[in-house]
Amino acid sequence: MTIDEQLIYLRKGMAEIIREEDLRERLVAAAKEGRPLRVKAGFDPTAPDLHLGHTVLLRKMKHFQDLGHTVIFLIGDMTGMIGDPTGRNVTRPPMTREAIERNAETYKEQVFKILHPEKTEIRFNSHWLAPLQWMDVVKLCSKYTVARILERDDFAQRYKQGIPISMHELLYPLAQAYDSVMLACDVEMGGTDQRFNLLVGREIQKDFGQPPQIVATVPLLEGLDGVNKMSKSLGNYIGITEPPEVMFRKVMQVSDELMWRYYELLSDASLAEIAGMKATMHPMDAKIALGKRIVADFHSAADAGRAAEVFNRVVRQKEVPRDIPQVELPEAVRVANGVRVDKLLARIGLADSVSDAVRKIKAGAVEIGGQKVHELVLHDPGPELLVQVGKNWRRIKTAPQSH
RNA sequence: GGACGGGUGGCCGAGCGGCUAAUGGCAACAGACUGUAAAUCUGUCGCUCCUUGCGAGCUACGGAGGUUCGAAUCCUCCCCUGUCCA
Repeated sequence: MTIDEQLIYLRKGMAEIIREEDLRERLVAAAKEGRPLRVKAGFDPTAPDLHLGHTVLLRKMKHFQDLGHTVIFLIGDMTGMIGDPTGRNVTRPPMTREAIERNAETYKEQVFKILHPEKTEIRFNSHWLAPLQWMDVVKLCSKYTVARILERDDFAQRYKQGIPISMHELLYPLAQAYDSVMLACDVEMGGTDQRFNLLVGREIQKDFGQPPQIVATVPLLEGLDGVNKMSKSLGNYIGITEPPEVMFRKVMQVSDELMWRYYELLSDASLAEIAGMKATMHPMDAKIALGKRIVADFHSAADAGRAAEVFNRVVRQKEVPRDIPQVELPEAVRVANGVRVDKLLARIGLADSVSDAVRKIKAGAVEIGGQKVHELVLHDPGPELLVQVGKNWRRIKTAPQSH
């Protein structure tokens, strides 16, 4: 590929490149010297469950690898203890070495579904941050000013609104910048929310006599709700290790509008292809196709087909799903004349509490064996109960099993 | 060190002695509608108990005490936190 073609390839699906001219020069230099660029992105060691939101970035990193460059997958085991400032003024407890290693392994399994292993370095920033002395940290701090650190949007907002900002939070961008120095990064990538942190890296690198890294940001993927960014804590995510049927169902839940955004950021379809689909396809068919693509990416084409079929059977034709979790009837739930349904639901996780279960029963949300339940006591339960609350099902064995 | 302000349910945010398990919004859950989409509408949204009732008990408004028949609301001390002054 020519340099221009490479730039076009890299720019696709990117939010911002600072500065694009620098990237061009760097690509030219890399080609001339036969030296692969070093492209870094950092990840939180405490949350090794990746979801589709992360894959937007990973996909983009892979594109650098496609062009022969090296990707550094940095696990922020030290910065993770600070936590990228969120306003909570707590430092997190240090993680044990074993926990970090375990998470790293989990990461590898997931990340290599997208990245090329042989062009990926996995690093931990505790390797250079942990040995720093107090004076080293002070010196690092001296390289940046309060006014500049307060330029960070969320700091500025919080400062203005009188929301507390703890000192250690200010250190996070500096630590991240120092990572870039230690790794001699040519490019650092992240979500658009990382823009500030990535830019600090440029300044600090200059201070250490390194050429400033190119900053490349990708858009934040909206979660299933279409409003907030995809995140595990908001529960609006699709995890990349989730089973095919779950993934597929979640994709189908997405609004039509959001679906096109997913096509853009989560598939390799070109913008022209997407526009074509949008013009000609029924939205539901397009969504099914998207679901299959995504499942195929993280599982297989066969799994994708199966998942689509299960969806069609269970959801659209309202058949009773297979694979319903099976549980024993808790003895505590039995009463003289039958089974206490409210307590049962609370016990087996179909309701948050007994009170919640009572509410759900009153609301007509509970079905047993296809019959809506309105009484708290179920008389004469058969050997097996098929219980449904909303989209959750349980199969309950009422007689103790003897093997 | 001083002056003044704030801490309410998952979040935001009212309430400032009883009618307050606590207005409202968001989120969430369930139902209707549907393409298990969105939008919309309806209901629910602290826990437990039972004889399921406009039922009873318990827990809850930063923490601990106190005043009062009665406190999220008043007082004292403490903790966290913001602004301004030094």
